[in-house]
Amino acid sequence: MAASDPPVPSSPAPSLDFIRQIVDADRSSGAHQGRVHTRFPPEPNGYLHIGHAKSICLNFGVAQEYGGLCNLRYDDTNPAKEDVEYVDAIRDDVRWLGFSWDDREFYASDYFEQLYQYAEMLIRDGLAFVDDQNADEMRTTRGTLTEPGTNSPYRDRSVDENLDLFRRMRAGEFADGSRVLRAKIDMASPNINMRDPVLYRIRRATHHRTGDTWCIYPMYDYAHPLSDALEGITHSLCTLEFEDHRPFYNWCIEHLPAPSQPQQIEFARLNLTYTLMSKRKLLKLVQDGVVSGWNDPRMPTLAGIRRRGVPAAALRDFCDRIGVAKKENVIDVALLEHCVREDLNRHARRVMAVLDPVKVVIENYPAGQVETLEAVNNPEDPAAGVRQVPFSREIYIDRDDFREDPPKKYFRLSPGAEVRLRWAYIIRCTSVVKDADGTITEIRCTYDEATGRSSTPADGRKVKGTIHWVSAPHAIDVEARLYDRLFTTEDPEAVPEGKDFVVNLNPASLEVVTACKAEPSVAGLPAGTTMQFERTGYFCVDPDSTSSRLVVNRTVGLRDTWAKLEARG
RNA sequence: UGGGGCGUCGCCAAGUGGUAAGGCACGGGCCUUUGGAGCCUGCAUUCGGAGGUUCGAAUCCUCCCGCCCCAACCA
Repeated sequence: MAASDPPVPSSPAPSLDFIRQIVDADRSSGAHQGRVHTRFPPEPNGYLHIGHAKSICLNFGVAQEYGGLCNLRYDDTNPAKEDVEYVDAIRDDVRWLGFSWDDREFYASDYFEQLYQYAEMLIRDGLAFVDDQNADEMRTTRGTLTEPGTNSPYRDRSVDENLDLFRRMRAGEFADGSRVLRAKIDMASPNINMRDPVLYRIRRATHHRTGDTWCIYPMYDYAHPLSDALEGITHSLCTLEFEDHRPFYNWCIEHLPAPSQPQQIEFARLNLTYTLMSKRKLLKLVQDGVVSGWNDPRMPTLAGIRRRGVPAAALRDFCDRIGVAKKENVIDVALLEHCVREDLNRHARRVMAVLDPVKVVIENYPAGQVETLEAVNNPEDPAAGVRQVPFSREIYIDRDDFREDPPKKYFRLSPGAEVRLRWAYIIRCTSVVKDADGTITEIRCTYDEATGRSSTPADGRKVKGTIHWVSAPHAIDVEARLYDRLFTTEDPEAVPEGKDFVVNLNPASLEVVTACKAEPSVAGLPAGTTMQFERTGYFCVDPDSTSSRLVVNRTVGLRDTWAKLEARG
């Protein structure tokens, strides 16, 4: 562009979500020395799901956009529920989503010794005490939402006694659950989280990283702010339910010589229609065998979504589009499907495959003749090139593409009607062969030799429909797993009184079709390959595939205007 | 009923005193060798409600209503 050209009207600055506005303001005011450093802090007690993807994209995204860093930190303060299986899966999932934390893979358990030393400081400052009350007693003395709690009878122990007791807790002198270390704040606080919250509990459990080194473990509320401070986190992003915990988060930072002052900011977690997001309930689905595992393609886990064939880029796009705010939200799963289709439309190679085959014999095509026809791999991407597909006298088409008694506006094959074979000839149906039950076993057609791939017929006649097909002698057998939503209700958790959420399970969430036929080019495709079965949907090669059997998962169907029209009547 | 939050189109979501962006969904049309894709087009006289301040309010003030979260030695 020449210098004299008028300036291109600049598009309005993209609006920032409230978190980026805060980060923006902090940078220009010089808060946190102008640094941006976030963290993604999963607890390794289950697999990551799409809700975590929102948090991952937010934390890593904000860091990236402002030239900062984002750590991966495992919040592993509860050995009873955590496991290395989960830490490995989480690492794989975050990496798959497309983010890198370089060498900054941390664990709250890395800080156990430091956290312990901090606790002793609190005791010395008269800000923490060892409580001998059991869990029941603590509950009753905590008060209620409207009534203040009462001080523990052990609250006024001397510093020396507290220090001695706490050290003996660490040394393993006391039984699990017999004592805890508590912060000394205010039992009358209207915020229940400030009523002398527990800092440490005694729990003899082997930790996946520290083994049996410890028998006392810090609570999340104590470990989290300090882990953040130790890592120099500037913006600690978490979900809304921790809003009430923020005063205690700040209390920890203020009362200890923390090396930095992170700020906690809360946003609304993701909810999706027809989708369960509770880790506990997802675990139940796995344990009860309702699904084949954490990576079942119907699961909202990142492992499941990946196996389903959803590209990471589509998921990132989805997270961008849903926004970040403080309002509770339920995103329509149709938006996710839209993002998936949009990505796959541009990137997935097209292939012809017949899910429910019925044989078509082309009567005037020479027996034994085989032609090789050229097909475009992706009309959206010329660089994807072309491939050759074999054509012969006997082909398969989808049963759904033939109607003996076609409804109005049905553009596919029917007796006497013409239809185009994708990348091949126009055929006309001459007759139908049925078995004793009346099921169609074969469709007889003739083809018009002059209508090869060179587009429209010379006489200019219009053929409305185009259907996909596979040459019978060249077809490859494929098992297709057709997935549908796992639940029949928008909110799977909404359940009639006394019932379990399993009543909302969709009995037809998986349909396995074993007799599919695909064009030869799909032979030997590696697991994870995504493709579009023309006119049908997007599919992905499943790792269950073997050299003799290709297994594909339906990621999502194509938009189907005809189905919608027909359903409308 | 104590405390903390949130209420803008069916679902998300911009908007931060100057006269309601955008996306998804949905509807209409064009185009099409995928009934795919693409293109065009319609879709909030009004921002939970009522008062008030102001020349002017989704934005400021008051009151009211609704929804969510908190009483684990979970995170």
